[in-house]
Amino acid sequence: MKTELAYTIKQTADQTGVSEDTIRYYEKIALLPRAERRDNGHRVYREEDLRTIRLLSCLKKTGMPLEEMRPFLAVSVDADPADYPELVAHLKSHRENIVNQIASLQQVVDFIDIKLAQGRYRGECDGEEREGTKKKPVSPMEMSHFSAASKQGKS
Amino acid sequence: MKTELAYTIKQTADQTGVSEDTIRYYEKIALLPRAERRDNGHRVYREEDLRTIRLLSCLKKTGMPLEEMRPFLAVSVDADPADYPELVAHLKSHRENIVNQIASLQQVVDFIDIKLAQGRYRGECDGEEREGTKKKPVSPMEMSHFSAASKQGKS
DNA sequence: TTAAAAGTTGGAGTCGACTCCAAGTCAAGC
DNA sequence: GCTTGACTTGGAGTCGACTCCAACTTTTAA
Repeated sequence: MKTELAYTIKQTADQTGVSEDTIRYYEKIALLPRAERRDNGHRVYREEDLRTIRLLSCLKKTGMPLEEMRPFLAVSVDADPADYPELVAHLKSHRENIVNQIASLQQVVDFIDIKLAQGRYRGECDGEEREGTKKKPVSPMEMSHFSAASKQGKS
Repeated sequence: MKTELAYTIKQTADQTGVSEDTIRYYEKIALLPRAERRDNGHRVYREEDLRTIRLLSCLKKTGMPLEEMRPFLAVSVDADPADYPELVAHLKSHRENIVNQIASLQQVVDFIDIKLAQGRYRGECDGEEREGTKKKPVSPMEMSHFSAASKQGKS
């Protein structure tokens, strides 16, 4: 069964939003496995690969350094993560980081909202309580309400 | 009233978690205004400045490039943002970006959760539904910038 | 047959954001 | 008086993540 649909690097770039150069670069630093080649040496990509590249792109949007993405790839090949306890630890710690990052972001959104609502107030976002500053708590739970914040965005 | 308590650059670095070098660098590129000096030329910082630096640090945590932080500083000196309509537009657009970024992050969290919950499934974060996948919704609007091959920011 | 299009490679260049360094000043303590 | 420590400056170096380039092959289209 060779009928799985295949993509050129250009198509892959178009479909994932990651440039050809960047895809080759990821392969060069072994963030992506060496792509399958045609007889002429051209790279061939499958759906599976596109998904992996989209995952990288997604992680990148979160500001994650490339080196930190490797564990995600390890888990994204079809292995049961439960087989790799230290990988699980890694992922859990990343999850922590990301939740913190969401908190930072949420505070920036709050900052902007406050600024937009009325001038004058000067709130920040380091989570550390200073004097009377009674900033909105932003509990990790409620954090998910972010979706509600932009009821009908569409830039 | 000159009694406002003042900090050295070292104290400021300690209190904000931003290194001395970085603070000087921010001043050099005029991301921070030139700090007040003592007679001996040493920089002096006040609470106000620490707050500004913490704001930068917070924005940095969100992965924002330094250049994009300038509008935030413009608004963070005690001016009413309503006086600067284009600044308001800027902030609103940043708010959009951040909300999108939160969506990306949320999807990574979902990805991790799914992976941790059960191995085997290969979910990603591009909003495309695959067979029985009943992952947490993450409304389509916010992830529009995934599929859309959006090239944010650069050249 | 020739030319254009799409790919390959290794390597060089760029850019943002630091980070480090050398040379110098100044204030305090031994 | 001399050393130590905290600071100043301008500039050089580093690092991650691309991005671009030149030289080359192969396929397609005129």
